[in-house]
Amino acid sequence: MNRQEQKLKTRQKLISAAFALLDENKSLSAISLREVAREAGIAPTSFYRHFKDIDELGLTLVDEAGLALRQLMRQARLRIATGGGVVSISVDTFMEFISANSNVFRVLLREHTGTSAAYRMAVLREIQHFIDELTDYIIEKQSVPRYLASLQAEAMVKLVFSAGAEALEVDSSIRKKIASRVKAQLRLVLAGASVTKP
Amino acid sequence: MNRQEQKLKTRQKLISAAFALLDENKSLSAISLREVAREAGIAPTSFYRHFKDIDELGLTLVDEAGLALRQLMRQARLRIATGGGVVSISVDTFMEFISANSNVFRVLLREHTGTSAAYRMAVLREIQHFIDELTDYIIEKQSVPRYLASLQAEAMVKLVFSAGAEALEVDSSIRKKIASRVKAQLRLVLAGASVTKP
DNA sequence: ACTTTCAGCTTACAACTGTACGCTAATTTA
DNA sequence: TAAATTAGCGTACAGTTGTAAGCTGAAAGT
Repeated sequence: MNRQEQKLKTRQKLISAAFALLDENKSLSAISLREVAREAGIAPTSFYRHFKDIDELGLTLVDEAGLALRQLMRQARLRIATGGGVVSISVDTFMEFISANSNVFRVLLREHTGTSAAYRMAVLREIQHFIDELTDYIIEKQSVPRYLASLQAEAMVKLVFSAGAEALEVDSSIRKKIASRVKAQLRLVLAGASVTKP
Repeated sequence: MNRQEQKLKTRQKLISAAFALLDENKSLSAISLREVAREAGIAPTSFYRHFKDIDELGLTLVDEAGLALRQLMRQARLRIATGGGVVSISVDTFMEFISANSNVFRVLLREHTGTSAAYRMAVLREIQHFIDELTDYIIEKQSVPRYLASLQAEAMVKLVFSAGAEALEVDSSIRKKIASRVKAQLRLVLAGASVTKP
């Protein structure tokens, strides 16, 4: 095996180790360099061969989580094309993501209101992407002025994220209820916007 | 001075010390017992004369924060009685609270998605109070079925809290923009509900 | 007046943290 | 083949943490 390849592999081990440690009782700022190294099976001091800081690792995790989320959106759009309500498909896709990648979503959720300004801003950027793409989608579908579309989009994304937060630590039957509740709320926003339109 | 009084005073010093430490870079689970004791001006081990744990202090803080929030709501209701839009008055009151008591709101915001299940549940209880009271208010004003009222109430509270989170770390001119934005979003929800009603 | 209670203190310890330093063995380069 | 680079390791250290043990002096109870 190449030296580069080996290094990249270890780096990936560190990233996975960090995600694995981010269960329901740990946040990025609460995991220690030593813990991550232990979980990854390397010496604490070797950590520095890959990241300058543990914060640098943290930002990497946020980026990866944001990336995963954007891929999710593409997937949702594909499913919408195959038919089914936009709201319903989107929320379902989102909830599936949360079930399958709890720790990834948890990073975004937790660091969104966490103690590190750098992490908070990184998460905000990711959420803003989300809002922007939804805004464009709404403009295309509804042909409303941009300000109204972005107002809706922001409200909807916030509602979905809040619902995601709730859904994170509950079992799938409650999760379903949360999903159908947030769908109803999104439709409230949509209905409100269509009344406001003229 | 009484012995009881003195003890209560020290207890209060601990609570204030903890709130003071909870600035923008610290969360409840990130402050140490020793830090709090230091800030309060007592020996670390004396802490135990007042709280079993640092978690017990934490729960106390969440309770106090929730209490402050409920008092806020009463204040908002009084102001509504004197005239002015319900949405506008409520949001303004909320934003004033955030400005004046950042650290109090920060506790709720941060621990809502924090690493301690106990804190999370404590915050959820407080938010649920908020939602319940708003639900009753909506039923009274709109005479809609309860499920629709609570759906609205939940959406509105979530939007307001999200806006509060954004508003926490910005200056007052941006805060005003955030306020007017969330007002518009709340009106979207209200309009949507009034269309859905029949 | 005598005893009990107890808030707050000092000292102490083991566990953990981040990270500086230098070594090794293997890969890469020349 | 010889030299240079480097991923990973072991050791070491100073700093912080929670908390156990026992002391003190003043307040409260008798």
